[in-house]
Amino acid sequence: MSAPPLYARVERELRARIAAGEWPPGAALPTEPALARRFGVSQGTLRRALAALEAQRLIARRQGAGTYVAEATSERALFHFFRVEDAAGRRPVPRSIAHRLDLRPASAEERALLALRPRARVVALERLRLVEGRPAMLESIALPAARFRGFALPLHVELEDELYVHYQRHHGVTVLRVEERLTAEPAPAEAARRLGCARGAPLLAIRRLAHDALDRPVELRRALLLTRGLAYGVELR
Amino acid sequence: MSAPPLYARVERELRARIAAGEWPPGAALPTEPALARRFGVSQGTLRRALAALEAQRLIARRQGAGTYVAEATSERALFHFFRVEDAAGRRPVPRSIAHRLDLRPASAEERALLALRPRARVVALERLRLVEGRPAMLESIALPAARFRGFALPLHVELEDELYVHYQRHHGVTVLRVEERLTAEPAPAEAARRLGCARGAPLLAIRRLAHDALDRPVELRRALLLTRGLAYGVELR
DNA sequence: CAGTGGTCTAGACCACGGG
DNA sequence: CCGTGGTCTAGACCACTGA
Repeated sequence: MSAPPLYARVERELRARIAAGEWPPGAALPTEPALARRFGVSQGTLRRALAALEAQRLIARRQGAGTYVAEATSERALFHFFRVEDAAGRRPVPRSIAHRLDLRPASAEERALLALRPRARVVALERLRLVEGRPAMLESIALPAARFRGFALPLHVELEDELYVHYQRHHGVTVLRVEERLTAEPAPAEAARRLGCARGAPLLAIRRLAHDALDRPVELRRALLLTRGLAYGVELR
Repeated sequence: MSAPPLYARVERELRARIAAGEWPPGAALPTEPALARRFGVSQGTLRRALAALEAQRLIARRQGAGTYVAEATSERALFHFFRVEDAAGRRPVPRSIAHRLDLRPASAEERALLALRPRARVVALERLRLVEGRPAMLESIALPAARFRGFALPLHVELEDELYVHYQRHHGVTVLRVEERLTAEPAPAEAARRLGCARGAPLLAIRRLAHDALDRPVELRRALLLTRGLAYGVELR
């Protein structure tokens, strides 16, 4: 048994304080010398902790300006978390229209994946995403009602902000990491109708579990993607 | 215009030397003080370069032992580059059987993606992968003949090593990064026969471009995955 | 036990941002 | 211009490996 190194403890402490809201998204952290003094470590050790948090995209550092708690932006939500590419490898910007919003008891699967109590409820949202003007993706989203009290979105109109921006601004939930499982499935009748493809046509099914800054599951998303002229892009290293 | 920082130049130089074979896979690099002297930088700066190479998995560092050029291993090939999971999220170890090996002119697409000359040739390999004993994935692999001279593999028997281990051991090609594009496609007759599914059944189509230590494309792979009880797992952050 | 990489410190100087 | 983060150095001490 040996204690974790100093820089790891500083990193953990900073992450916890940011998650607790000591510095809200967009706010500047104290300067390096100030933080180093506060934690009783050298500036070099503090920098190592900050570098790790920056790599996890919890903070953003700007030379000459300061260190800021990362704000969810549409660019980030789309660039990191929306992996759809067109045939040339470009990343089109999707449009989204929600058509259903519910509050209902969580299913057994939702309870398991979102770590919910037996009789917990979820906010259930369904939306259609259009890529290059054409219906391309049908999404069912489940959110723990407890963390998303009073969740509201306009239906049947184009949504302005990315959902993850909305989560952060209105519910204090910052998505930092998502896990996805992809399969190929035949289009159910309802999805075929909404996506404008044949019933039974092959669709890319994406099941996503999103996690917050403390790595707790905060969103379960089930999506069906029509890969007509589109693909899901991955990079592994 | 300003020069890149020292640590970046040291990193580039080290990467080039490793790629050139100055230290072959598995060999130990000189110690930190020795390398620092050789490059005329402080040990701290050298460490930063080494840390970057380690993050890219080009080298592996072991406290008390030394710094080693990374060797391709089946574990790494499977863990990083084979993203298939079963229903419980476990990562089964696949078995592979090649059934076709050819040397033929590169197609236009292969020339474009692999950056080949007009009349270049490719080694073409087809194999079937079994997961948990059942046929699950059909792969067509194209390799630039110029970098894979004398490529040979036994056909119709289970393959011992992962391909990427074979590439490194026999052809000096180290795969560090792959890009993939995923779509859902109906099973062609031939694939359906080999995978034991209905013709037209939805398959997960994976198009992979693999890159070496200098980020040059070295392999084009087209795979069809039958996601029956299986899924392709991704993590984004 | 000698030698390796891992941690941590203290401090100098530079490049950049914003008043 | 001042204060910020970015780079770079020199050196101490620790933890681990392997002969």
